[in-house]
Parts: sequence; C-alpha cells; structure tokens
Amino acid sequence: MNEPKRYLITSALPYANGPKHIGHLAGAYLPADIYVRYLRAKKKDVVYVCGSDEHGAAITIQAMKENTTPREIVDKYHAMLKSNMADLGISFDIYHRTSDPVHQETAQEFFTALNDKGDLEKKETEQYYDEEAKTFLADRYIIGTCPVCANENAYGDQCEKCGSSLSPEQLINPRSTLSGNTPVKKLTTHWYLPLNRHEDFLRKWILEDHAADWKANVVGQCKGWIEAGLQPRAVTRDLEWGVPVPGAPGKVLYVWFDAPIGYISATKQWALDNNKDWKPYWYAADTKLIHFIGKDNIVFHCIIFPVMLKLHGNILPENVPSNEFMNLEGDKMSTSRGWSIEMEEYINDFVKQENGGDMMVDALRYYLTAIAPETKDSEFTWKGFQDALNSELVAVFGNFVNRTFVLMHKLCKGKVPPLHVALMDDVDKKMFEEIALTKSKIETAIEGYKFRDGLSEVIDLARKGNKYMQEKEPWIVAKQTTDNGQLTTEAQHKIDNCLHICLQLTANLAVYINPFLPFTAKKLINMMKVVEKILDWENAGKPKLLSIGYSLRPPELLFRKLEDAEITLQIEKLKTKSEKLKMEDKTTTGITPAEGLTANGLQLKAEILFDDFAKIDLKVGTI
RNA sequence: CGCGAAGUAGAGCAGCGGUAGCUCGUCGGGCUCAUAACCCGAAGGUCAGAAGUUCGAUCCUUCUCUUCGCAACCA
Repeated sequence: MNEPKRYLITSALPYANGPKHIGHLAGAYLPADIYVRYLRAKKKDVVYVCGSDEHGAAITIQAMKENTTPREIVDKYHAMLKSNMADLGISFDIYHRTSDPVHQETAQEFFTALNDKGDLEKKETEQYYDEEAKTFLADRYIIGTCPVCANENAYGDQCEKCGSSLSPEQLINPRSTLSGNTPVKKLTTHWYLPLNRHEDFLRKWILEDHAADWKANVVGQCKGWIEAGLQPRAVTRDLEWGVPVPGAPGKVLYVWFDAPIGYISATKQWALDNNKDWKPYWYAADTKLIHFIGKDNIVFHCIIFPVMLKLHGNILPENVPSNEFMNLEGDKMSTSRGWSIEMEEYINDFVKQENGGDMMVDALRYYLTAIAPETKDSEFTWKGFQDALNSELVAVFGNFVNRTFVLMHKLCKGKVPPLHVALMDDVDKKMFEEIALTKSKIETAIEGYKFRDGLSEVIDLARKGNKYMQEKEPWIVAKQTTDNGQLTTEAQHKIDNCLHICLQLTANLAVYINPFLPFTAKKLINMMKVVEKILDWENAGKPKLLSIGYSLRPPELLFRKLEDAEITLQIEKLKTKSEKLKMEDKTTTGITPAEGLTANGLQLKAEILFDDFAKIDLKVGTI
C-alpha cells in the first residue's frame, strides 16, 4: 500500500467474563498502544478501537453460577476492564461494548446484508439440548468418554488426555456440564458461513500477497487450515443472550460472528461521539487496518473475519500482528487456576501505592515490551521484572537523566548552557549523529511491529549518553580552576558543551520513549518545562530541542527500584492464590477432569508452599 | 493422530552457509557527577538430538525429542 490516508487499529476484544491478566496486556493491547502512540506522534489520522466482548454462552453460564443476570456480569467486568486499561495507559479512542444498541444494529445489518446476498447457508441439524437447563449445549459444555482413549472426562470438542479433536456426537455417555444430565438431541435450524467457497481468495490474499510481510506463525497457521480444506461454520445459536437474529426468534448471532463486528460498531460510536464520518475507516482503500491479537485468535482475524469483510464490501486488514503467549514463573498463565497477575492486582499492588503511581505503569510497560512474545512464547518472572527495572530503566535511562540534571544544576546554574561550536570534537559530533540515527532505527522497528527492538534502541541511546558523559567527565573538568579558585573559561566551555549535548539528548529521549512509556515522557517534559508539542515525532533526532539559557526544574527520579521484599511477597501471593483455588476446586462439585493431573496424566505430589521451600537449605558441592 | 510456531551461554534474545554475538546477571581490576554509570579483563555455549547435502552448517534436507497454539467463552 502507498502512504495510507488513515489508520484503523484494533486490539482483540477482551471477553467480559472475568478479569484479564498481564499476558493479555502484553499480547494485544500494549503493542497496539505503542503503535498508535507512534502514529499519533507522527500526526497521522488514526483511530484505535476496542471494547468488551459481552456475548456467548459462557457469560450466561457465569451468570447462572453467580446467581445473577448476564447483564450484571458484563456490566461488572466491562467497567473493570475499561478502567484497568485506562490505568495502564492503553489509549483507546473508544472502548466500546458489544451489548450496546449501536453494536446490535451493526451486527444485524451485517448479517442481513450477507444473508440477502445469498452468502450464508441455512441448514437443519440435530444438536444436544439440556432439558433441565433449557438450553442447547456448546461443545465445550458436554463431556463424555473419549472414543479414542476412553478418558471419561473428554470435552465435546476435544479430549484433553489424548488430544483428539472430537465432535459431541462421538462421545460415549455424553453428559451436560450444566446439570449433569444426559442431553437429548433436538432439531434446530442455523445459518452457516460457507468458508469453503472462499478458499481461492484466501489462498491468494494470504499465501501470495502477504506471505512476506505477515509473521511466520500467522502465515504458517493459515496455510495449514487452507490446505486442509475449510468447512462451513455456523453463525447462529439457540440462546437468549446475544444479538438477536433478525426474523428468527430465539436465535442469536454466534459470538465469534458478532464480536469482530464490534470493531466496526466501536468505530461508529467513536464517530458519533466526535462528529466524524466512520465510513472511510471501513470502506476506503487508502485506510490501513491492523488487528493486534494473540496467537489463539489467528483463525478469526485471518480467515473468518476477512471473508465476512470481503462479502460485506469492507476493506481487509493490512496486517495481523499476532503475539505468542507469555508464561509466568515457569507455568502457563491461567486466570481460572489462579496462576496469573491480573491487571487489577498489579494496579492495586503497585500503581495505587504511595511509592507507585504512573512510574510503576511505565515500569510494567517496559518489562512487558522488553520480553514481548513476538516470535515465541516468553516468560514473566518477578526477578526478571526487578532486574529489568533496576538495571536497565533505573540504572541506564533514569540515571542518565538524573546525572545530567544534577550536573547541569551544579555546573551550569540550572540553565541550558550554550554550545561552543569551535570547541566541538569528534566525540560531540558522534553523539549528535547517534541521536539523529536512532530515529530511523526506531521507525523501522515500530513499523515492522518489532516493539522489543524499538524499545531497546531507546535504552541503547541512553547507554550511549552515559558513555559520552563518562568520556567528557565534566566533574573532572570542573576542577580546572585558576589560582583564585575560579573556573577557567575553557573549562566552563567544555562543561557547557557536554551538558548542552546531554540535555538535547534528554529531550530526544523524551520523544523516543513517548510511544513506549508515555508517563515517563510526560515527566521529562515537565522537568524540562517544555510543552507537550515537543513530543511530536518530527522533533525526533533534532539537535536543538531546548533553547539556550532556558532554566530547567530540579531533577526528580523517573523510576524507583524494586526491592527484594516486594518480589518475594508477589511470588508468595501468586503461590497462595493458586493453592487456594486448587482447594476450592476440590471442595466444589465442579467437574474438573484435569484436576491433579498433568498434561500426560501423571498424578502430581502436592506442591509445597513457598514458606516450606524457604526452609530448605540448598547446598551445592563438587564431588 | 494431523497442522502451525518454537528449542542458541545462568536469564532474555539476535544471527540463518564461511573462526558464535547483544543486553542483563556472575567474578577480578580501574574510575566516581549520579538511583553505581562508564572503562579494562575473565568465566560461561559439542547453537535440543541423530543422519544427510556441501570444500564447509547454528543456518539447507530428513527423522527423533521437548514446549506452546489449533476453527470453543480465553492475548
């Protein structure tokens, strides 16, 4: 595509059935936010949309469990997700929700348009029905004996023990997980999206047109599906909670069909709120649409939704940067098993503490970006977080800014010193070059969705600043005094040049770090007493961002260090939380086939608590 | 079962045909304006395993092992 006229950026809609964790944040929200902030700094026309995905059987079931209504469930979690995202600096232009009337209309219009054109197929099939719960059962809510390995607790879609893909009909002795009863088969009519009709389109669009610019995992996975042959997929369900199918009482749109349309309805709502026209964002060929998602969502965003968009006459995504997963302390993150750091927990434990605030948001943004699972799964550890924060953010970036400000106040009267051009040497010139050079490095990284690389370029530049200052040693130069204790003119000029350059570098660091750590950028411009406009990307790499003679504020620490005690506490908290959930699991009637079993079916010994672990003396010797 | 991605120093990652690199951590030394940065030096890797192609393979091919994901409500 040539230079796009406008950008539409989406992050996967989080499902509003519970809190979301930092793995979600690292996968779909933080990368998109960095990308969007970068585009905004470049003065691009960009809209960043997201919202809660509030439909689907799981919400209804969650409501039954909590003895309340689906509406209350989604209201509760929508509010939580919206405020968590805002607290963590995710700068959506709109955070919408799929239970909103605008979305209902949009999704219904979409369905009707496709149906009227004959792009959907209507079929009558038999499906399992729970007579007590009075509902048709999603595959996942039927368990029975696996026909392959005889595991008694296989799900209707897959046996977790042997990994076989199943359909509910294959299960021996099927039972409903809602009531425990044997489900009965009942005839029902549904609409299907015949994906098989669009294989040629997908083959060309993905495997030819985007083979080079999409990530390997995305292209590879799509190729697998296309080669295997695509099947028609039901787009409606017999449920109460959802977007009603026009003219078909008792039926709603299947949640996967209505959820991605949420991107469109969110854009509409944004346009309404801001007196804009939403249509170009979804119809104009010069709009660049990017979906940020996690790897489990590839099929929806690369196969199913594009087919829907094509049929409906909309533009297609230019790229679908999909991240792998982030593990936690040696195990998969899982909200249901309690092995996670929920956004809300982090906010309460760090951001809302007295010694926290926005700097702890940026600390998390820093670590999550630095270990982003861009090409393979990665792992969050509290020790890793502490190391990254203390020895990179604090020691390299924060320290450079701090020593620059301290020295400027000590040796230059708190003002931006002049640059004495005649005195400039190669080291000075090289520093200016590095500042300018960093611009294109970061641009290349961000535009290629390599946010980890982009961020490390910023830290690298700060590292070069430290090195530069070390080489110039203004604190040593300051000892070159005349007999009466006066600093020599030449010495003062050398100091001026060094700190002038360090200050211009600091201003550039603010511009460069802004997409990644926006709160740090704000703090820096406050210390420099400059307006926010300085953060415009066009200023990146420029040597004269601060005016000579301008007086600056005293330094304030950008980040604080993370103490050992804090991470020990968090690790303990994590272990306690997952232990507690395990105990609860055992005492409730909930059917938990995998309980106490590892993936290969081995019985595990009870895990020891961290306290017990702490009591063990581990000694190593050579024999 | 099948499909896809991944497996490189203690940790996190680059490299993808020609003597294995970066950041952090560790050890020793120097320096000190600073939330201990910066400099010098050191330890640490049969690049998951095996076979093959090649003058030569971490990189290509095949097989094996391990991890994660796979059209469900889950980045």
